Order: sequence, then structure tokens, then C-alpha cells
Amino acid sequence: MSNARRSSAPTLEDVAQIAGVSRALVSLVMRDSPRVSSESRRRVTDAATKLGYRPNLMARNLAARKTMTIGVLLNDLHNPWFAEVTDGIHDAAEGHGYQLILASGRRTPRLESRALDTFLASRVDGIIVAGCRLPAARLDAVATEVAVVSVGRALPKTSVGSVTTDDAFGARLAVEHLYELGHRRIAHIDGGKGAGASPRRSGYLRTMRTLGLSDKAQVVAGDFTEEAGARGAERLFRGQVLPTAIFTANDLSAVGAIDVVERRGLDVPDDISVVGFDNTSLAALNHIGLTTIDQPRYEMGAAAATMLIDAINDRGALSDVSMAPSLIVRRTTARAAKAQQPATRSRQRSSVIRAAPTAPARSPSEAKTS
Amino acid sequence: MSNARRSSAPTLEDVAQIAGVSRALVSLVMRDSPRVSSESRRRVTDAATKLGYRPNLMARNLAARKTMTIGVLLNDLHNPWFAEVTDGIHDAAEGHGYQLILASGRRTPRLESRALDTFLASRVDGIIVAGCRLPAARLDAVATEVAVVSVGRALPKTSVGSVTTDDAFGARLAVEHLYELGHRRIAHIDGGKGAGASPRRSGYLRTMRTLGLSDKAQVVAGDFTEEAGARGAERLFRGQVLPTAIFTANDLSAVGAIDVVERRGLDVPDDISVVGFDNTSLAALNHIGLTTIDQPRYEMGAAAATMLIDAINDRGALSDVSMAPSLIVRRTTARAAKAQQPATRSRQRSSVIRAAPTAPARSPSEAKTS
DNA sequence: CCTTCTTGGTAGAGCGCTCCAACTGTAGAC
DNA sequence: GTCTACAGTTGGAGCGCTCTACCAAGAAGG
Repeated sequence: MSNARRSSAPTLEDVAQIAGVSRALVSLVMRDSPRVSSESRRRVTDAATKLGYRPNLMARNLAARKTMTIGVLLNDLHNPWFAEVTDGIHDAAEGHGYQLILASGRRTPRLESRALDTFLASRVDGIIVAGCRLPAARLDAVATEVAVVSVGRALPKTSVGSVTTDDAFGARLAVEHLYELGHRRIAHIDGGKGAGASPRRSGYLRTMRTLGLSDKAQVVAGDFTEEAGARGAERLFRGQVLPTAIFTANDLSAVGAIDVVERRGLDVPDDISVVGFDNTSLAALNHIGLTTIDQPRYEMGAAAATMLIDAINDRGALSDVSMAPSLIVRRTTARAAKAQQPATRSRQRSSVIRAAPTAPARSPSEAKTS
Repeated sequence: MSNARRSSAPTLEDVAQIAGVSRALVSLVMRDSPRVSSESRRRVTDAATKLGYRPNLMARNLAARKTMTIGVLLNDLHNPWFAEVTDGIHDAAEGHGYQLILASGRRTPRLESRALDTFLASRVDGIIVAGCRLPAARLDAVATEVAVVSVGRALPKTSVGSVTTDDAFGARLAVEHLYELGHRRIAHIDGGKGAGASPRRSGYLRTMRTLGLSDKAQVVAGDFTEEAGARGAERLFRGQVLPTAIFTANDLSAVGAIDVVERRGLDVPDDISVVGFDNTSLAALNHIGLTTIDQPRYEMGAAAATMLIDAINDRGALSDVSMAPSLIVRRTTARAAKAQQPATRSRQRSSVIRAAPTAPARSPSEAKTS
């Protein structure tokens, strides 16, 4: 681990000197200006590589009065949801010549807020906040200084643009899928105060009503965790009549619920069908094979970046966009059993062989990273 | 989404003017210098808040010739392993007054390389690469310009410092755990060319030898994916004698292997025990309850950051640190069955009630984020 | 009374780049 | 041969800050 670090990096000046040209010319070459003769270009690039010259971004951005970077605030690195959104942002930004600087809020408002301050101090050209929990007023204040787009959370009555999933529609897809399989008693384990929980719940309730199943609707409280999914299922088991299907607010809760159902000696999906929400990598595991609702995360990120960049360049205004989720059928849903309340038996869901899961409309992110 | 964005941010000069002091004094106040009278301090802060002044980081860093930021290159945002490492880096850096700027390599060497270039162009004070797959020579070249620490991968014969887990020791913990449970025929599904795969494999082989089980050692090829785990297990089933335990190179492979074992009508852990590696959130899911080897990810990140910052401030040299993993016992391991090759039966692992999993030496990261 | 500190403050020279106005030289138009 | 056009190049004025002197004025010391 020797320390042979260079004392001070070479500058434009140094390059200009050994190339025998002016500083301005070197600057033009570094920025690929067409108004440079090939002869000078060669001399400059030769000098630059010889010195190991690397333009100083701070100086460049300071002088140019723009940074060509957009700050991305991720609420929680632990949640893969953000990774896919970031992929979408990344690709869209890159296509327009913008760089990303990422920051993690670590689910802590204080850190989220500080990250925004850093972005502003760094004079980023725009900001995308993903899953940000900060008060709308705070975000709106930031939006007076620089363009801001929120993904995963709508911010009506602010200057912040947004890209979200139509959670209510996703819930409808889930319920209708179960309905078509013959289920009528469909329960919902919700996500409490989490982002998107409320529209998913109301989407569920509305769809049940539309299908004439209002009397069979049943919502139990949860909070997006595995544990909450398990608790919710336990509560359902304590009722007089067991539902034949459970729609949970997210995948993690679904896994918790499945666990309880199987511990109780019932089979998923033969006795009880389960539908999750989010289509996380968890859902795709063979061992789990969860039927779920997919959000177009990659597209959401890309749309957010595109909207932001358009706004930065005065090519469009910020707006509120809602994207359609889709149903991914795997192995946790099946036709409702003819006989209700089946006898306790024990079979392994994972040993049931089914047709390959249909996966409509895969996102570019998945296609690319597969 | 109105566009009421400020045209141009206020500068030091503006603040100085309305506070009636010099630019230098404002600069001192902004940096909390003690050599300022409380009267002037008040006037300056008043003027600053009135104008909504926010120091320009680029200008500051350019003038100060240091940035107090460290660049963190994450190989893959999709993998939660990086999130915990980042948490450790974050906390350690914050304690020393350093800021983080994150970049995602998206498993693509080209992007990783570009991110490093951006860090260098931004003149970060130091760089941490996590799970970076770039050639050692490339990283060593970067290390001539700025201090670099690698986490998760050792880079001997370079100027890059490193913090890694003792993978061989982890493998030994896994094998010894199985040995103590009475297992002798212990197979290993490896991780191919992935980072850490090779020491895990050799640790397995060495421990088997130490325990006098060389003749029973069996390694099948994998690559850290669920699918590879499943394929590996299939191959084991094709052998004449089935192992009573499988140690896989990571958790994902373990899940794939468990899936196959259960499809074959055998029970985990009653017929075959399985141990994973990494202790990802996947392993902790109740539905899975995987016995695995935990890496002190948070501490690794913190150690990397501390080492880096010490090096930046000439308070220490970069070195290669290896940290000890630990065994997390959950529900996929059990005493080896007396009778070998049990009859095919079908029972649900998740319905077997066991004692609460022992979880030795939890890391701060988990304690905090639980 | 003058010298020496100390405290609080300031002027001005950069940091490494971009951008603009202006300049040079050569080619084509008339 | 002069005029215009234009490609190629340049000097210099910033961008918004920090930092190194250095200065003024009052306190302390002789």
C-alpha cells in the first residue's frame, strides 16, 4: 500500500503550455468543439494524455454555470425497488448527457433533508426524489430553487412533478384476477400508512363493490412487513369464515401470510390463493412463485428523468404522471375450491407443477439485467 | 407545476454587501470561524437567511483545494449487501465530517470505470469501491491519483487498501456446524468465478480434509444464482449416494437447492440440511429460515471508511483487513438422520416448530435497521 | 510613552475552468 | 486588387469562493 500519490493534478494551463497553444483552445478540444483543426486537436490530446490531464469538474461547472448533473435521492438502499427506478433514471439521463449523483436517505428525514441541501449546494441542475417521506412543504421549498420530480409519491398542490403507479388500478387487477378464478371471499391485508397503501386499499374496496362483493370485503391492518402479513393472516384465521383468497399490500406481507397459511396446514394455492404487490425479486423466487402486481419501475424512473430534463431545458413543464401496473401470474393463485373449508391436509405448494408463469410486458431493466 | 424558479442564486458578495462587511468575513462566518465577534456573526447570518444564501460547494471546493467528500462506487444497487456496507461507510464518514457521493456500476465494467472517472474529475478526497469487478490494474491506476479502498475484494500487490470477510473461515464455520450435527457427507455448491467464491470453496475443502472427510467432499459448479443452486442440487440427486447436507456459496443458491430437495419429496432439514452464505434478508424470511454465514457488512463499510480517511489525512497507511464472519443458525439444519436415504415422504419444513433461532453477534447495522 | 500582543477585520490574489469579443489568415466573390 | 466570409485561435474577464498576508485598535508590559 505504498503512497505514491501525485501532489497536484495538471491543469489546462499545463496542457496548453506543452501543446504550444492557448488555454482556450485546450478547453475547446476537451469539450469536443468542431471548430478546432485536426492538427491542433492532435497536439492537445497528445499533451493531455502525456500529462494524464483530467478536466476539473468543479472549475468547469463553476465557470459554465451549469453542472449537467441531476441529484437522485433514494429513500432506502435496502429496498430493491429503488434500484430499478434508478436504472431507469440512469439510462434516460445518460441519453441526454446528464450525470447522476446518488444519495441515500436511509429512511431518515433528517438525512433526506441534508442530502437535498447538499444537492442544492452542489448546484445540481435538477433533483429526483424517490420514495421521499419529507413534508410536501419542504420539497416545494426546494422546488423554488431547482426543478424537482418525485417518483412513487404524488405531490399535488406543489411545484414538484411526479411519476407514480396507479395503485388503485393494480389492486383492481389483483381482485379481478381472483374473481375470474372463482373467488368471492377475498380479504385484503393492507399497508397501513406506507406509501401507496391507501390507494391500494381503496382500489380493493371499490373493485369489490363493483363486483357486488361489498359484503364479503374484509380489510385487516398491516404495514408492508413480513410480520404484518403473518399477523394479518392469523387474524383472518380467527374469523368465523375463512377467505378463499388474500390480496396483500406488498410482496413481503404476502410471504408472511403464506407462511401462516401453510403452518395452519392449508395449501397455497389449493386452499387459499394469495396475490402480492410490487413484483420484487422475492416474488420471482421459485420457492415462492408469488402471483403479484408489477410496477413499471424502470419506466417510472426513465419518465421522471425525461420529464425533469425537459423542464430543465424549458422544453416542457413538470406534471403528474401515473403509470399502469400489470398482473404477473405465478403459482400462488388457483381456481377457488368447490368445497369450502377443506379438511386440513398437507401438500407442498412448490411441488405442484404448473405451466410456466406468464410474464407480460417485461421492463427493459429486467431484460437488460437478466 | 408552476415555474417560479430563482434566476440566479445569491453569492457571498451579496451577503457581505447587505451585512455591511467584507466577503472574507462572511466566508469566516459560513465556516464557523471562532475569530468573529458575535455582533458581526449575527449581522451576517441575518443577511444570509434573508437572502436565502447557500454557499456554492463547487466554488468552495475549488478554492479550498479539497472537497471533504468521498466517492463510493457500488457494483450493484439491486443487491442489499451493498446497502449495509454503505450504511457503515456513511456513519463512519459522517463522524469525520466527510460527505458521500454514491455511484452505481450496475454490474457493468464500462459504467464502473466511467464512475471512477467522474469521481476523479470531481476531485473527491478518496474513493471506496464495493464489490468492484474492474481489473486490479485499473484500480491501481486510480490509486495513484487518490486514496482507494476496496471492500469485499482484496487487491494484493496494488496501492489499493481492502476490507474483506474471511470467506474461508466462514466456510469452515458452516462445515463444522454440520459436522457437529453429525453430518459427514457434506456437499458444496460453489459460486464459480464470483467474488469470494474461490476462498469459500477452498475453505470448504480444507475443513473437510481437517475433519478427515476428504473422501466425502464433493463440489458442484454454480454461480451465485438461484438457478445455479437448483442445477447443483439436481446434479447431487443424480449421484449414487445423496449427501446429508449441502453448503452453498450464497443464500440465493441455497434457496434454489432447497427448492429442488423439496420437489424431490425430501424434507429440509430432516432429510437434508442446507447452509447458505451471506445472511441476506432472504435468509431471515420466516418462510425460508435459512441457516447461513453472516458477514459483518456494516463494520466492513465503517472500517473501510475509517481506513480511507486516516490515509487521506496521513494518519495511517492503507492496508488489507479481513473480518470474521459468524454462523447464524435458523431452521434449515438439523441432526443428521440415523437412517441414510430415507423413504420419500412429504412434510413441510415451515410447519416444524423449533426453538427460536440463535443469532450470535448481531451487527450494529441490523440492530439499527431492525 | 513606546513597544508588543491580541482580537477582529479586510484586501486581493488565486483555484481551474468557460465564454465572449476580437484577431489572424486564407479562400472565394466581384 | 479589394472586400467579405469564415474557420481557427487567442487574451482576458469572470464564476464564487478560500487563504495569506496585512492592518487597525485596544490591552498589557516595560
